[in-house]
Amino acid sequence: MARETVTSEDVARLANVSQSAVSRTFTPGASVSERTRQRVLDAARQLGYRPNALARAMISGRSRLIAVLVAYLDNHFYPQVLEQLSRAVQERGYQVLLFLTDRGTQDQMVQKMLQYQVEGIVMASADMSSSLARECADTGIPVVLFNRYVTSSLSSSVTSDNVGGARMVTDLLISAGHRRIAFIAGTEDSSTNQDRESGFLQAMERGGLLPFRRLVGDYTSEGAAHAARRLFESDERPDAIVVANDHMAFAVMDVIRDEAGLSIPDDVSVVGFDDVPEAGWGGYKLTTVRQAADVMIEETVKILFEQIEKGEVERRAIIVPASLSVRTSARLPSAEKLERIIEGA
Amino acid sequence: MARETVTSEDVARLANVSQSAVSRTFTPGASVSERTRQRVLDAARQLGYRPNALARAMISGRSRLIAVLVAYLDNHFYPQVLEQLSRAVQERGYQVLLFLTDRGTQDQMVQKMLQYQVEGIVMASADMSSSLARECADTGIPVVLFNRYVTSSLSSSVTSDNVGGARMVTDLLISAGHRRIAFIAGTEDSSTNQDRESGFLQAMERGGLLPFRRLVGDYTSEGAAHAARRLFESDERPDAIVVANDHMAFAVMDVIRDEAGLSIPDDVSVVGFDDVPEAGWGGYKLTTVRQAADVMIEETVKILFEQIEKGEVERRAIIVPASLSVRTSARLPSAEKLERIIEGA
DNA sequence: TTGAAAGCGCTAACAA
DNA sequence: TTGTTAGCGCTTTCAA
Repeated sequence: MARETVTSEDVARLANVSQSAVSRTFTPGASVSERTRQRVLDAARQLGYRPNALARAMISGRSRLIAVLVAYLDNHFYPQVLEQLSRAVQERGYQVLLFLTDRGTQDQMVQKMLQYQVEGIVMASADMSSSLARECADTGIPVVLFNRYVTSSLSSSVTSDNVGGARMVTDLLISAGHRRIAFIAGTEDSSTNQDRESGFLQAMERGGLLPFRRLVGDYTSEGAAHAARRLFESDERPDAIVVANDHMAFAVMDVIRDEAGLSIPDDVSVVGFDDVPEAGWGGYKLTTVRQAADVMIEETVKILFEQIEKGEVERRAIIVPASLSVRTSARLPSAEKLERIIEGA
Repeated sequence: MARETVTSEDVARLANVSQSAVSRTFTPGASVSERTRQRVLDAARQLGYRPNALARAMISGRSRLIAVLVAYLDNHFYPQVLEQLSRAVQERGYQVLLFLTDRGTQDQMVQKMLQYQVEGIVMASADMSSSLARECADTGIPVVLFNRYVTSSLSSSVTSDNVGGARMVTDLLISAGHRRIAFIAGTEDSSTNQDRESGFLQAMERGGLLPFRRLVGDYTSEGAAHAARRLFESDERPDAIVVANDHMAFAVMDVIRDEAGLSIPDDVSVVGFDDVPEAGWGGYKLTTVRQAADVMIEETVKILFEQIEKGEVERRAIIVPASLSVRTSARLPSAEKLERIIEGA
């Protein structure tokens, strides 16, 4: 057990320079002569010196930490987001401090984030109390609600056009001649669900249709499977189902095919929301609304770093356009109609 | 922009106690009278005081940070691991500092981890140079290679019984009467792949069979799909395929059904490795070797925290038993034979 | 139990 | 360009 901590002072001594010279050598853009630089670097290498990021963070007030809070990782949309976000953040010399939350503990987690002096916060599908949002704003820490928004909040938000996307995919179903269209909702109090549902309802109304039925799946596989079972327990069956996200749609498709013994899309059409990788897999070929995760992340990172740099927090609400990923889980309208729907986005 | 940083000194002043009293109040197990405690807590609440975790980490030498490095999150085994690991770590008052690596940048990432003074490192499907491993050991930082091992390394490792698992699932195929069994490998230099492949080969040899064919899928969907296409381009077809992980197996199944127009398991049996959630989905129902992710994580966390507490790093290599998740993607042997295979694990 | 004092390893004025 | 100096906010002896 050596446990010998090599400090900048040790390096300075060996290199025969001041401790600040060492610091400067490791601070990009600081003024050091090439000669000193080399001497320091040599000494550092010899001793195996590694700057202490915590000490640096403390004094400079820049931790280079971005907190990311996610509620769960089993809906594959989030791992994808986490991966891309993490890479983007790393590219700028920052690191992700990860927080996995359970419902209700979000505020505690945010407290923890603040203790770690993170410079920015991303809340993926979760939100914080308005008092905490205020505290973050006061402290100058930008907060981005990812895939969710709260109108009253001080936090910025990045979402995709959930209303428009849902309208589009519902239009697709209606144009293809479906008349008994059911909706399986996600978590009812989430903004994504509310927007997707209202887009669905708008399209239905415009099409002169009433929702065939509406059930709640709470964004879980089990909830969705349960909802699907109820939908098919009587003979009064829907001819299409709009499911509030892909993760639930897969479970719904499983129930339809394996339990109800029906065929997709011949007997029932199913559409989802998100366009997670599995939606393209052969086992599902799900027609769904594509959320441009890459664009959403780009926007998130932009908000974060602009505000970190400027040192001022300001609320922004970005809505990224959604598009349609048309596959084979839903009966399609004629080519012209389809085109019109996609264009009308 | 308030940016007012409330320090323990501010709290001390308001509470009319010394700054150390404030520190003690927020240090579990420190000796403070109930009266002082309350005064401090009150003052802290009034001022919105939040201990600075970085300052605490610096002085105490305990960052309460665990670095987790993952290469990618699209194989669903890893998000699952990340979620569980993160929760386990949080339960102990630690936080995960996330690193997403590209091949070859691992050592750089480890340097960064060390700069952040993390107390432990988990490398999921990646490894570090032996010199760095030595450095970590010298610094007293436990390193766990998760789902991979390097015999020569100083790092601990937690894997499942890849050899045994592969043998089991191959036995299953052989007992069911398959004779032309192909193998689609993952990343060739990974220990998981090597072990799974050698388990496969052992079972084949014991069964008096030669591998029908062996291709490399590199643990990616694209690689696996490509391998599967080559496997079915001629009429000399396999009657079963052992795929080195589930993620690839799904792609293989897609090619078999959608491109080759064959039926699973009637024309070809397919088995995988990992038992990710999608393996149980209706679209695949993949018979696969189950890696007990929960146990693996338990062991990982145990190694980490035992060594953090003891302050001494010592190499441990844990192999967690694997089991079979039998579904319908592979033709089955008779019930007794099946039982014998499962028992023989 | 409490407070004073000495740093943890570093950055950032400031003067030279 | 360089070194000196003064902290960042906290924990942890040490004495009282």
